[in-house]
Order: sequence, then C-alpha cells, then structure tokens
Amino acid sequence: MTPQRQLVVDAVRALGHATPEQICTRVQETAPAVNITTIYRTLELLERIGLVRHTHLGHGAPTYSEQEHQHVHLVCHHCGSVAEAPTDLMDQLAARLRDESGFTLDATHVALSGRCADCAEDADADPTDSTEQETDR
Amino acid sequence: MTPQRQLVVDAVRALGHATPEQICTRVQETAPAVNITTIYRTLELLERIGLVRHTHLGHGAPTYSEQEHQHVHLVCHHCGSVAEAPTDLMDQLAARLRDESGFTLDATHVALSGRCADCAEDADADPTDSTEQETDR
DNA sequence: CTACCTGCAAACAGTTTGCCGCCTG
DNA sequence: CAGGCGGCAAACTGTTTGCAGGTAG
Repeated sequence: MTPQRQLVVDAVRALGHATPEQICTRVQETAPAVNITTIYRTLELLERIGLVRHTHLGHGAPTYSEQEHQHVHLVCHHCGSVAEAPTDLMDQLAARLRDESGFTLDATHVALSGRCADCAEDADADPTDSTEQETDR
Repeated sequence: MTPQRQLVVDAVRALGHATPEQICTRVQETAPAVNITTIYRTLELLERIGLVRHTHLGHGAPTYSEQEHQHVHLVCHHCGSVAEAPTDLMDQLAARLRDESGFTLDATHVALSGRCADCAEDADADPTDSTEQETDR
C-alpha cells in the first residue's frame, strides 16, 4: 500500500461518490504530482481487491465509492438529480429474473433512469419552463 | 426529410439496435460522403420528434432503435451479452417507486446489469476459466 | 435572399497504453 | 539486479462545436 494508494482510498471515503477526475483533484490537494493515470490504475486495483466499487449514474464518468455503499440509485434524466433507495427495493425483481431467466441481477451497479417528483410536478405546472435541461434521456 | 435523414431512419430500422458509429458505417454503404456529425445531429432530431429512441447498454456508446422497440435490457457484465425482457417485468417496481418517492421510472432507458445464466454456470464450474473477460462491472 | 442542412476540422471528455526511470527488496 | 510502481506523453473512443459552402423555398 503506497502513499498514493492510501490517498486514493482516503479520497473515495471522503467524497462518498466521486468520478476519477474528482478523486484526482482531491488527491492532488495533498500530493500535486499524482497523475490521473495512477488514479485509474489504483481504482482498478482497489476494485479487484474489493475495497471500492463503482456505479454508472448515466452518460458521464462512473462514480466510485466504498464497497459498503450499496444503494439503488435513481437519476432524474430531466434535472440530473440522484436519489438513493434501499437495495431491497429490487429484491422481488431480482428473484423473478433469477427464476425466470437465470439472470443474477446486480441492483446497485447501474442507476435507474426516470423523472423525479419535482420534475414531474414541473411538467404538470409549466411544460415550457425555461429552466428545462434534458440531462440525458 | 432529406436523403441523409431517410438513410439514418432506414439504418436504425435495419439494424435494430445500433450505435451511432454502426449506423454511420451502414449509411456510408450507400452514401459514402455522410459524416458522423450528421448521424449525431440526425439522431438527436429523430429522437426529439419521437421516431427513434436510445438505450444505454452499459459503458460504451448508446444504441438507437425504433421508438416501438420497448424492452427491458439485461446485460451480462461478464460476457457482455444483452437479453431482452418484457417491460411489464418492471411494473410493480415502477408502481412502488411512484407511490413511495414520486419517481417515475423509465424502465427501458438503461439496461439492468448482472450475470447471465451461462456465466453463472461458468463461475460454478471453473472460476479461473481463461475465457474470462469482465466486460464492465 | 434567408434559413436550414451538411461536411469538415478541431476541440473536448474520459480512458488506456507504452515507455522509462525510480525505488525497494 | 528484478519487479512493481508511478509519471508523462500519446493514442483512442465517443461526442460536440464552429465555420463555411450548398441548396431549397
């Protein structure tokens, strides 16, 4: 466990969810010379040994978190907000998939896409709202 | 509706699921001068008017398909295979999300990640199999 | 003539690779 | 001295942008 690797672990812990880029910035606050390449290589290693995990929140870069951070993520494809839900939400779906097609679901690896409560209201109230963004869809 | 646009529509129809790159290759078989930029711009337009839709199957490029192609996609993060399941699979989950958090789920927009039946068997049979690939996770 | 459409080149984000030098055992 | 580790530059994929010429109404 080299100093760089320890810093990456610390950064992941401190940031909660973070992209490799964000982790790099954070690490560089204490060790400016550290290269983004090292971040990627270290994250890959940390993931292989089970210390961290990553989740795809949508289009952009994946976010890394501690192994223990297990949630279902709900991203709003309208405003881009990310909500967390307990994993047991997917239990019955997972069971059904397993029974019907032998597919073992990894509920936390990719976020579910949809529209959050706030944006649903906005759509009702003012469909032509100028604050529209359309993050991904 | 310009010739280029028609070709893009035709390509999406013909290919079923395809990345912008694949669509471009296909279009260029009949119109070699067509640029990838045009593919992107056309797909964006076709999506806005509701002729096509796109789905994130994982890490890489999104895949475009006809609007009518509505399935839940199951990607195996081990072998990379993509299976299709009926959308009603997610109905009870969608209902629960709507009731509990006001989140309107778009079940078809992002693929569910997990391990397919074949790869689950492989893991049992031979965990150190040299054909291992680890597509994403 | 005006507006839209297209092609091309360039830029951009995110990620990976090759190489080389360094440090440690 | 051998192997792992890390820094740097370069390549690569996927995507977007600015610009300029062309074409149709």
